[in-house]
Amino acid sequence: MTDDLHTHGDDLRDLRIAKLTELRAQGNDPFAVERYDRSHIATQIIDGNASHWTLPDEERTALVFSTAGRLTAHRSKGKAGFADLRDESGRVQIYVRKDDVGEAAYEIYKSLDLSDFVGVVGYPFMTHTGEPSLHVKEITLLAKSLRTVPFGKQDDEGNTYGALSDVEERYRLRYLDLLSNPQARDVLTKRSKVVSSMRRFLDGQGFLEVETPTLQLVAGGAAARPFLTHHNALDHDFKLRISLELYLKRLIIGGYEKVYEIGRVYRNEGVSTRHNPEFTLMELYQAYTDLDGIMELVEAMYESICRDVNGVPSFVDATTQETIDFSQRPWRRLPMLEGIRQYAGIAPEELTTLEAGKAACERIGVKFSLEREKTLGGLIEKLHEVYTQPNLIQPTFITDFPTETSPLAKKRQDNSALTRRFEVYVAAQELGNAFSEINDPIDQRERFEGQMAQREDGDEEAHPMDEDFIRAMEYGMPPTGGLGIGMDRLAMILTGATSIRDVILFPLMRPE
RNA sequence: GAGAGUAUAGCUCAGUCGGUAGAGCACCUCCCUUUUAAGGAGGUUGUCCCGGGUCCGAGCCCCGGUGCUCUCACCA
Repeated sequence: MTDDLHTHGDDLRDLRIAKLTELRAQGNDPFAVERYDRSHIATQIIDGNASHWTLPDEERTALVFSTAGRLTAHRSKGKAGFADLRDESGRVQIYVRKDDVGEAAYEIYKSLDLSDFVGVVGYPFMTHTGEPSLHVKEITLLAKSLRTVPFGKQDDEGNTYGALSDVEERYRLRYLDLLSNPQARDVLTKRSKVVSSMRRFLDGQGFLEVETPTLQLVAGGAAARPFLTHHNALDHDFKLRISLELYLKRLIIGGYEKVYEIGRVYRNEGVSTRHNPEFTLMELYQAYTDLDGIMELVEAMYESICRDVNGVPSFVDATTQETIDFSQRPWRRLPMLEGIRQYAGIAPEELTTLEAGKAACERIGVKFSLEREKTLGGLIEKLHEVYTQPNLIQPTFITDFPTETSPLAKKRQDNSALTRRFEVYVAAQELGNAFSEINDPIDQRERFEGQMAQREDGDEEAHPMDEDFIRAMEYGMPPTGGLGIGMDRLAMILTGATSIRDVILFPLMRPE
């Protein structure tokens, strides 16, 4: 570490360390500063409608404003100079004259480096070129930076030069990305608002937010390989959760009637523009309702979130340029097999056995490999994904998923091959998965056993048996509707992000 | 996991035919008291991703590796 402080060739940093040492020698240790009270933030000072701009000169120059921020530019002109200070709200220009601040303070001003934190006291004034600024009377170094943040520069047309653009650096050094790229910051801020808006909506609907274990003995509720970990004191292996489902249902069994959790889940899978191994899931469960009730909830929730985040209940999809309107209710409902009939040209009657299904696939010349498909349900879902999904631009509920791929959803009374389940699609992306939950412990056990058979058949992601969960269900579970939404995917759609990494502050990266 | 692309100064990027590395910004010195991609004069900078190889000589060619990006696969 000490060696690292004097890395050969890092001149800029060495110079700043030397400056810091000098400041400390003079008794002006910037890191000794603990607090700086601001009367104004940047945008309040430069606000054109603010009352201070209408005051007579003598009153305005008597004002004592204080503000603080990061030095992002300086344009010094000998015995006076301009500099830009940036805080969370925006940028304010400051003007420092040797005459006004005195020799010592002017020396401090001159010694400031880009990225330093600075506090200033002064009065608001308008420059000859019409830029609202702060005329500085006192200046204080609040914290020294040893490295320059690549803020970039902007010309009159708004073109930016020198901003951090290396994609890897933007993800690894996200704090620099946030400072350097306003768009990146906007997207990530919006993501945060999507989450808080959903929370607000659900709270308003009377749902109780809960937290359930991330360390689990059986990682269930979804089809995915888990991360493994170990508890030392118990000397026992645990898995990181892959979904929220089974513990939330235990709470429904326990008497809560409307619960939800927004939490991180972990799936030991590859990384891509749509997959990060840890991501945020929202799941909710509501007693005494079914998937039709959940559909209405989803319609209202997405409209509410979109309105919160965009101001209107619609947005323009980044890839198709189509305007997607959540307020056009009810949204389209389309049974999965009907969708396949419509978009793939295979009738439901042809999808009654795996063999017949594969024959139909060969007839139409499907563009995916049939060898991997081991169950009829899997084949049906594949047809849906390849042929139907790309056409689902406006909000659409796809219903009646195959029982084989839905081990936690109630079967249809009139057709046990299909379940009371839906997925909602927006802009051709899945944005929610819901069903009338199984509450029959006998049925649930049989489904798990079916999954175990698939697991023994080599499907590592088939659902594991969960005896503890079945025991809970045997005590009695009310009819319940449940919903799961990938928050990152939702944020992607609403922000127009093309990579999931753009909506995750610190995406998983290989070690440097 | 496969293919393609990419890696050069603190940041953004050039680098021709293989001849010993450059620009803008940043930084340093000087001038400049309403500038704004401030300006003017001068100056500094590097593990050319890593390891081998070919060659008198490699940022460049060859082999191997690594990170990242994209596409595909995987992933309800």
